[in-house]
Formats: sequence, C-alpha cells, structure tokens
Amino acid sequence: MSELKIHNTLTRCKEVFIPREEGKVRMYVCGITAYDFCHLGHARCYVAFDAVYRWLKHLGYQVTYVQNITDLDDKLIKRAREEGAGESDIKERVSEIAEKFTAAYFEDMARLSVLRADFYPRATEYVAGMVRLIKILKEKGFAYNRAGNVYFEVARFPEYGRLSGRDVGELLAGARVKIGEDKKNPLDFALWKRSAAGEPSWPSPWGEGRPGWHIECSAMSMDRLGPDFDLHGGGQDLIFPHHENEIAQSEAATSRRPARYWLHNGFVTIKQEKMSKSLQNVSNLRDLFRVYPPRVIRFFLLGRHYRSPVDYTEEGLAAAGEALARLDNCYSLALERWGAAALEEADPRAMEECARAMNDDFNTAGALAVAHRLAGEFFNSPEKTEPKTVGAMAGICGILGIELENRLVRIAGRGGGGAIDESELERLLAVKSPGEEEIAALVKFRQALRRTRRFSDADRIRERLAAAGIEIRDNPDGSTTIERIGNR
RNA sequence: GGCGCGGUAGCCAAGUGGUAAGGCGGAGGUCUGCAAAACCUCUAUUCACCGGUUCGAAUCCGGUCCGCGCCUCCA
Repeated sequence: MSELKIHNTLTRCKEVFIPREEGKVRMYVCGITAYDFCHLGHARCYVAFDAVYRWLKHLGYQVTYVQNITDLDDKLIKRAREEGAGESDIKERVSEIAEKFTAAYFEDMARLSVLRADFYPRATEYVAGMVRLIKILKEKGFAYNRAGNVYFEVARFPEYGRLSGRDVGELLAGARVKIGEDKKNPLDFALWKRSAAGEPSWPSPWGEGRPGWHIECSAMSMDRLGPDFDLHGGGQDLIFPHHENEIAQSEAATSRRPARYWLHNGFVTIKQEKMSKSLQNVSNLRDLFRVYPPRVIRFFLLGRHYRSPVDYTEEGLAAAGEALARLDNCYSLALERWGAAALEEADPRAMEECARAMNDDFNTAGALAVAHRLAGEFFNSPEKTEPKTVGAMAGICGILGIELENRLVRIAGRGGGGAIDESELERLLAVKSPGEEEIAALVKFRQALRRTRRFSDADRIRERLAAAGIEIRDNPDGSTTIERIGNR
C-alpha cells in the first residue's frame, strides 16, 4: 500500500502525511460566510475537501472535521441594511440572513453528496472565546488597543509571511497606502473592531465591538481541535491574508504551530477568469442544478486535481454527463448480469491502483481514470470480465461520493401474440406523461409492431417515448431495454 | 514589481527520469428494419520555446515567452 502524500502550501512540497496522533486526523476547512447562495466555486472547495475527508476515512483514520460558519461580518451587515434593518433589529436580521443561507448551504451540499463535517461552529457562538484569545495576545504583547480597536502587531511575529511566501519588508514597502486610521503599521490587522452605530456588537474589555474576521478561525479550531491539529484547508484566495493572519494569531497565542499541513484548492474560472462575486460572473448552484444533475457537477469537479483551476464551460459539464452515463451504463449492465450482491466485491488490484492515485495528493482525476478503464474492460468483453472488476469500478466511484445509478429496465420480448388493439394503442400514444404501466404497454405494442414489420408505427412509439425522456434499446433476443435519460 | 499556480491531441485531463492513462468530440466499420447502447480501427513520433544534465527528459537544471491567481472582501 502506497503512503499518503499531501502537497503542503507551507513547504510547497508533497510530504508524507503523518498525523499527530496515530490513527486520528483532525481537519479544519474554512467555511462560508452566510450572506448569499453558494456558487460553483464554493462547491468546488467543499467537494474537494469532501473527497479528502472521505479518503482519510477510507484509509481508516478516525477523522474529526470542523468547518466554521461566518455569521457575523461586514457583508452580512450590509445585506441586512439593504433589506431594511435598523439599529434596533440589526442583530436579529443579520442572524436571520445567516440562518437562511446556512440552511441553503447545507441543502446545496447535500445535493452534491458532500458529507457533513462533524462540527459547524458559528462565529457568534464564539465571541467570548475570541475575546479570551485577544486578551492573551494583548498580554503577550502581540496586540495593542487603539480607542477600542485592537490590532495584531505583525512586526512582533517574525514568522509572518511564511505561508504565503511574503517578505514583511517588501509588503511594507508596497503598502504605501495611507497608514490606516490608527494602526502602528499598515500590515497590522484587526482582532477586535469598535462598533459603529447600528452594528451588532458584543461587550469586551475594550468596549462594545465585534471580532475581526481572522480571529474566529483561530478560536474555533483551537476549541474543537486543540492548539495543533493536522490539516487546514480552504480556497487559494485565503492564503493571504486570512491564513497568514490565522497562523500569526494562533501561534502567537499558544506557541504552537496550528496546523501541520495546509491545503488550498484552485479556483473555478469562467472564460479563464476567476469566478467571484465581485466579478459578477458567478454561477449560482441552484441555477446550475436546474440544468445539470448535482452528481454530474460533482463528477465534473472531481475530474481534475483539486489544486488546478477548473474552467467552467457548458461543454465541460456536458462531457462530464456523458462520461458519467458511461459508468452508469456499465454498472447497470453488470447489475443485470450478475446482481447486486456479486458487485459488492472489488478487485483488490484495481483498488490499489485507485489508492495510488488518491494517496498522491488526492488525485481524484487519476482515480476516476481507473474507474473508466475498468468500465472499458467490462464493455470490451463482459463474458471474460469478473464481477469484482465492475465492483471495483463502482467502489471507486463510491469512495469519491458518486453513486452509480441503474436507469435500465428490461421488458421481456414474449408477450401475447394476438391482434393489435389499435384504439388502445392510439389512446396510449395520446397520454401526456405516461406512467410505468403505460410505458410498458407501449413497449409491448412496439414489439408486436416490429414483429409484423410495421416499422413506421413502431417508430411513432419510440418517438413518443423519447419525448417522455425514455430511450429504447432493442436487444437481440427480442426483449427491450428502456433507459430513463432525464436531464443528465 | 513581489509571491504562487499553470502551459500535454479539436476540447477536458492524468502522468515528476525509462520511452505519452482516461474522458468528451470527430471519422470509418460491426450489430440493428432504422436507431440506441456497446464493440473494433483511426484521431499527440510528441508534451509552450531555447539551451543544459543524463545511456535515456513531458518529467531534473538554467533561461525565454504566454495565461491565471494572490498582494483589498473573496472558496
């Protein structure tokens, strides 16, 4: 068995994965800010880390997976105001909005077969913890208070810039922007913000205010996973400044390196440009789900390595749909041939190949290629293929969170040989959305028509069924297989 | 400008020293009444470019060009 290697942003190398505690993995992934619906870019991140989570579990690790929900933030406040929130009810309105989009997030992720993390701490539940952390940072001399704004003093943390490969001196030289309000140094970042009028606020030793964005991840990860854990993930855009700041805060407070391996997923792009709210080129997941089944979107996303950018194109999604249909088809035919029980067993050699890919920095594209090769083997000569080959194909898909679907139904070709009831046939052809029995009856009619070589009438039935989303395959033995195409 | 990621067929995409996986699309053929599905054959003598190391390089080193991202909120 190959060993798991992970590309670590911190070292820019692939490293052998060694958890701090044998057999256990503690991972943290930056979650959403719940102020809007998720787009494909979010899906990419959470699907990618879902694959990581699933693979670690597959390897037998006991994984604790934490993902925060930011439910307190400038964008939420802005949104609440846009929706008419006033000074008196701003906190409530922010919380309602966060609640709504958090629920939507869970729904969207469930449709993408993203497993639930073990904990979803909310920022608002952790304000007290953040205050405690800030206090520690102040006591240790890493933070200073300026009229109710508390800042982290970057100059006091020599390791600053390590994750993002930035040089503090150069950053400073580049930061010729006006020295922000009352910071000692433009790179210093807010730990605690004095509340302005009409903003949600919490009490603190420095007065009413709210926490800065970065501190929540430090407080939550520490609380749920301890001061040092194994994996920390997120989008590439979080490397700087978010994760850089998070490291600075956590390490300054605890003198421990918060996470050993930092992983960052690449972006979804559209026409080679980053998909992002500010560029207004996002594709909302809910809109996308109306065009492509969620499992096709998942399949599409897993078709490339998590660190590479994925360019969103209709052709790409369509190609993913076709490719997945091939695997579905293989699975369906094997199911018909051997039954579900026979497919439980997976060929260990094939699974080892899959493991080689997944252990190489979670190469999901490589793993899917193995599945495709196995399907090809079956299609090439089903009679020479063992059930465990297709079992491995389905097993690999399962590990990646892709459940294969059997959409095939075989309708026997015998049936009564009597005369064709023409009026009943016309009646059935007129049915708007035929049910199971009507479909079967139409197929039977078509079989009879073909036996009497009335092909144009048989074709009318085929066209009618096609319009209802049903495709027909005539088998050599006279039976008919129908496939529900739907909108794959 | 600094830092980072990348450039592999018409498109997408694996592959980090041993002679180019896989998918989609396309062409032709088999099967079929016609289809569909599937199968067979073909679709990169070559991995942005130029040097170098090596018996051997898409893979390593140096340089060049191009694309993207981060450096401000952002998955």
